[in-house]
Amino acid sequence: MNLRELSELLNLSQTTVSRALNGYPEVSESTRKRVTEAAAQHNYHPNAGAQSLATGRSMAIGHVMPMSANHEMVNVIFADFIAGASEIYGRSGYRMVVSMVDDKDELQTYRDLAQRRSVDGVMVHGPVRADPRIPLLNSLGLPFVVHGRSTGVEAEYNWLDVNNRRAIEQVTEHLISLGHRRIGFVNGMEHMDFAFRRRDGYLSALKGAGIPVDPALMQSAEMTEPAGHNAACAMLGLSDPATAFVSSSIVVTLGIRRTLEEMNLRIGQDISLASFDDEISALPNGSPEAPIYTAARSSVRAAGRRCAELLLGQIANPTRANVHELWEADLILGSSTRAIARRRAG
Amino acid sequence: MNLRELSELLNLSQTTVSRALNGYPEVSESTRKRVTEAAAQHNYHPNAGAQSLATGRSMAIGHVMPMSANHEMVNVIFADFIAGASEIYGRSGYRMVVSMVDDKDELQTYRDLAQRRSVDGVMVHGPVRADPRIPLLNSLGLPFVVHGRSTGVEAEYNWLDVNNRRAIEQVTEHLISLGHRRIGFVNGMEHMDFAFRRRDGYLSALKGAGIPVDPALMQSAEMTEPAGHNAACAMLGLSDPATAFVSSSIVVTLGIRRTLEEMNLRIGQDISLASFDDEISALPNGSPEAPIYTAARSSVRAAGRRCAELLLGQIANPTRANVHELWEADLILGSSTRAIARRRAG
DNA sequence: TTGAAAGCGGTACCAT
DNA sequence: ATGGTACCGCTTTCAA
Repeated sequence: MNLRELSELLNLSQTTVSRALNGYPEVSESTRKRVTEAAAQHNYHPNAGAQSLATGRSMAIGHVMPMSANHEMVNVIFADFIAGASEIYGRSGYRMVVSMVDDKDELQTYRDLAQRRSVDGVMVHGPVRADPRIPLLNSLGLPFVVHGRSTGVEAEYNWLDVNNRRAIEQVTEHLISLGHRRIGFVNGMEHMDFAFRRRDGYLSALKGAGIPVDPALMQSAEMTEPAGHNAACAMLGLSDPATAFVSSSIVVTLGIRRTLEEMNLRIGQDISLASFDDEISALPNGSPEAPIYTAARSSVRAAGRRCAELLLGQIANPTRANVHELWEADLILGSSTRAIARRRAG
Repeated sequence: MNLRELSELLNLSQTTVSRALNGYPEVSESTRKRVTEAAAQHNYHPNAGAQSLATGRSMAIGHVMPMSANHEMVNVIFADFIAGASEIYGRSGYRMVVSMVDDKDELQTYRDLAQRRSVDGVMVHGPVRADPRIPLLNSLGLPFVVHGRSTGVEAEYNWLDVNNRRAIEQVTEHLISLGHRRIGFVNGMEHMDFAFRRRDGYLSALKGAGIPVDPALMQSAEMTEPAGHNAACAMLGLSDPATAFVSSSIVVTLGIRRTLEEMNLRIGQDISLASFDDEISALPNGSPEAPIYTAARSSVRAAGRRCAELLLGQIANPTRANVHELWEADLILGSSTRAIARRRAG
């Protein structure tokens, strides 16, 4: 059933039927009622391609997820983010087009999306430092929102970011206040902007307390369970081992936890453990009343929702000034941190 | 730059340019070369809506993820599955349209996708028993592939499933062979078809060994870390506690692990632990050489790839007979299982 | 080998 | 309040 057939059925012009369906005010209520009822009855839905061709809008948002050949780990965070975003899209009649592309094809993917007009805007995931996507998207004139920021990009753009630097600084300071001075930092890949900023936060906290930096206590790797395990093994095997850890993700924290378990070290007793917590739905940090890990918490799903709102707003009003939102993470005190155990003379 | 502009630039008709770009044989090689070069130079990409309108094909696949209001946990498995699928789509020029919809809107979502012609086929995720989506999609005439199966649906359809029943039967039998008779089973929600089949496998293994079924050793819940933790707490608190666990997912297993840790029980020594392992990229089961958990393993990402291939094949050849693929999971022996510790008189 | 022109199914401007 | 009609950009049949 297409518009022509529906209009013939109703003895109305396509124009009127279209107007009735799209809520134009000049249609009489009785006509509108007839039309909407007939449309529902015959399960009429306008052809997406035709609509997009006629209006110039595709009613779709592109989410491009870079997936490099070397580390093709799929970010568990991505799933929760798009769940949040799609809540918003659904309400506004937008669809979500997801592309997972190899790093090297990524810029071309954006050009393609823009030129084909298959999306009205894009969400930029996982910004790196000096991210080339941002100037490209600006030059393409395609509305976009960055989840995160990109150090070294001078252009203006919409972004929503967690204050990663401050979040990690805060949990590190917390560990320091408990007497820890050998604090292992298990970070994500530091070409990623968020990880770069977190590193800054860690270093800043050490500096503020006059604690020397030990490269052996800093790891930068993919945010996986084995990465956490490896880092913890290495940092606990040092002659002057870590007494506490700052971890970049609950997934990584699980790996650290496994190491502690293997070494018969009790969390929150022998070793303190603080984490960043994105509130991944399958891996909650205990219950709201009783968090397990001391953590800097910020919901990635809420970020997905908000980024989607910002993007739809930008699309609806292209001349709007760019929006920047910096969210502060919440410091959650769990049972995984406590004053340093005096296992050695200090 | 659209087709008309490009053709004017080249002093050719739109027809010829279109043919050159789409690989029609009648175009002379010299013309084709001129055309493709100009297209690349001007970054020409055909308008998606126009193409879809003209051809009737949208070159997009719909992935509809049900997300009920009550349990809005986002399956971490979903991320890996779509990563696999999108590899295949990318190669064939297909895009992936992801909708996360409330359970109650789901059937309408499929009708909408079909009527609007915004996708050429859909992937069905998370089939439940007697899943109403299958007869609906058959009646809509929209090509689809089910990741899993649906007990109680009589219609024919394309599916790819892991032999969930056999997989869980096998790991349970393995625990039984090690002397365990109090085996806790931490399952997913049993209205889901895969969980229902796994339950069967568990029960079948017990029956085969003449072990009585104890409902207190069976839990069915969302596949989250806390669910694993709760189940393990309950089953270890019984007067005749579990000595081993069969878990439905690595995520759940992590929760069980936490319980054991809290109770100072050593994995693979005091308590045995076997799992289903979907090979989620952020949560690998140790390394290939040294798996941590004894598990029934089957890559969800590979399933995503294969389901995508099946779906594109169905779209390319709509009269093809339905395909059914039943994958056997691999039994992986890790260090988490061993012969029962004789802690009690038995 | 190339081109003209009729759709594809809507939307929106201009009339009435 | 309703209708006629010219697009939107591409594909494809038919003609040359």
